[in-house]
Amino acid sequence: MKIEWPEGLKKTKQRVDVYKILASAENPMSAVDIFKVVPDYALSTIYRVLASFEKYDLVTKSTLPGEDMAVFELNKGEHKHYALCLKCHEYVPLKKCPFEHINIQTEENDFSITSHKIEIYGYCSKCKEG
Amino acid sequence: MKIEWPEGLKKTKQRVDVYKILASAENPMSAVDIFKVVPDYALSTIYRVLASFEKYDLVTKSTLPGEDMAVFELNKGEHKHYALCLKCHEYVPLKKCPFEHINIQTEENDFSITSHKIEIYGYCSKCKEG
DNA sequence: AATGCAATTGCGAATGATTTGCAATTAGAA
DNA sequence: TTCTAATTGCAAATCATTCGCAATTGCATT
Repeated sequence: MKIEWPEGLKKTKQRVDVYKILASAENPMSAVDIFKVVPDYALSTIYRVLASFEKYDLVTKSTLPGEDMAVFELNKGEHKHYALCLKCHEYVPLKKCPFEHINIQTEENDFSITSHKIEIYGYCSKCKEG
Repeated sequence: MKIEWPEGLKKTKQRVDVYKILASAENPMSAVDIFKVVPDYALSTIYRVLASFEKYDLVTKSTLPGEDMAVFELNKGEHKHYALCLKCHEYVPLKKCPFEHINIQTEENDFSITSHKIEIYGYCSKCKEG
């Protein structure tokens, strides 16, 4: 596994492990999810590791509606959005960012957009049937 | 002020007052914001009133990123999105829903979208200059 | 207008995620 | 190897939100 380690971010066993866990995760994970994989590390350390990753722009933190636990995922260049199934809570990735070719306009005409977050809810194929 | 009161939702002083506060609010408000306007009501009551409004689809609850406090706004037919200024935390409404004319596609082809939430960050005109 | 009862409120205590203080440990430069 | 600042672990603190329970209230019915 190739790791892009940011300049200035001290390498510790816990940081490297959390990085690897996120790197091999299919979906965004919460601090508690990560803690379950490495229960020997203090939960507060996991939070601090994630905060340091955020500062170095290594991860993106988001809070899904309904849930009140923040989830994190590694930034891999392009950004990614998910749809969340309201029943099984599975994340279904979007094919592409729906904003790719749109121009978002605020009522106030000169708002500079630096980033966006999209949360989409509904039912995945499996749960739709049930 | 004309109030559309949902059938079956019991009218209490606290519910009517919270309704009025939300109706005259310019921006989404948190439970604590509302509590500050009517500090004689128990904070837990505010939460319960808002929960009952949500159940009757009278309000929309959303959690803005960065903030970890949920905010509520009255549903007035069409839905509304906001851009959040990262500096002054002012909400700037979008002219229209950016998804109005787009088709969102998930990788899995048959995900049924029931709702969406958009969070947009950046800097408002005032803060951009500073 | 008085009665009855389920729904609502207020209070304070519980929860659950996240943060913080502090002493002990460790990474990495010198 | 030595030194120092950054990081960790632990337990206690926060903060938004929820919950239990007894007291109160809305409102439908006498």
